[in-house]
Amino acid sequence: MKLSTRGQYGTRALLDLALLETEDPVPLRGVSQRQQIPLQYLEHLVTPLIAAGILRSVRGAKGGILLAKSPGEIRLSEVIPILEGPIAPTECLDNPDLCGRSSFCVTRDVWDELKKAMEGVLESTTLQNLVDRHRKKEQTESAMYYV
Amino acid sequence: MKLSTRGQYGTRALLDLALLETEDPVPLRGVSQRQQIPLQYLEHLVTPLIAAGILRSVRGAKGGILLAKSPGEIRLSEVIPILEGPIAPTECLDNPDLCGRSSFCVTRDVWDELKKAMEGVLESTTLQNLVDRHRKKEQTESAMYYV
DNA sequence: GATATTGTTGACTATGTCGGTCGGAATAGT
DNA sequence: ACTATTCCGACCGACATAGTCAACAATATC
Repeated sequence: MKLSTRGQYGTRALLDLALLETEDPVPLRGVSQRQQIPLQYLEHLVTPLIAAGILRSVRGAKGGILLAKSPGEIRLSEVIPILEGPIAPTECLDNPDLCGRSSFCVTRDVWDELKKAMEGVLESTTLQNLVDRHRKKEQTESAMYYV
Repeated sequence: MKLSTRGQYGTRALLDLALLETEDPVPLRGVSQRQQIPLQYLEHLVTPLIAAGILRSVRGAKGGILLAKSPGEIRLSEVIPILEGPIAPTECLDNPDLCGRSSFCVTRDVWDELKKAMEGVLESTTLQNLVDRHRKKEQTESAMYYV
């Protein structure tokens, strides 16, 4: 039940953009460095996010990528499937006919609960949520110096 | 975020035993046939479950496997990690030092929520629960004939 | 217009995991 | 002895993961 680096890197990259709070295109190079993601790998992760309308891109010098929507409108339940494929822990959930047991399989019901539990978390998390949490951590961290 | 066949087959096998409700050793061959799991693959799944004390085995003719505890005492939160490894969607949850970002990484917090959500489902599900659900399905299915 | 900067794309690769299979050894009942 | 069964390690092909490489296209700036 692992999340691949695609999902991890991808959300980190989006969060990076959200934190910058700029209207200007952000070069991939910078995202790559700040988030410690190999540039040439990041390029490949960005492509499907652009195609899905989560990012926009500007080519050429002074180019880069930008969030295509406000951070509050971008949910992880939208992002993760783009990078990782269907979230369902088993194929039979999205495609019951793959297994003849689907109609009476009670273990399948459990995997479905698993799926719904995960969906719940991802749907309730927007990029803005992540930004807020990040700011809060920054704050409590700086507060440490006064102790 | 896929569950491998190990987890799927393994829980199916355990449920098979629970449904039989017998004290006698159950040959792998039968489990394999009823649950449509390749016998030689099933053997490999059974081994770690025995080592973990979830199953007992009896060798030789008239041998087989048995649940080592009552179905109500076997939770999927115990079974799945044996077959699939740690349930954590990212390594950094169980081992923060793997990534220098762990201390301040808010995406990591999300993966932790994901993990907890999944754990919740698996912890609240015992083999007995699955047996009960199965019986209920059998019942409503047979009721269909009277419609 | 030349150049540097940036995203775009496709091919390639190295490594590991998945989902098994094969062959045989050990153990126990008849 | 013979048969049924678990146990165990070696092996295998297909696929996914996590990248890298190289060439190209577009744009700003000098």
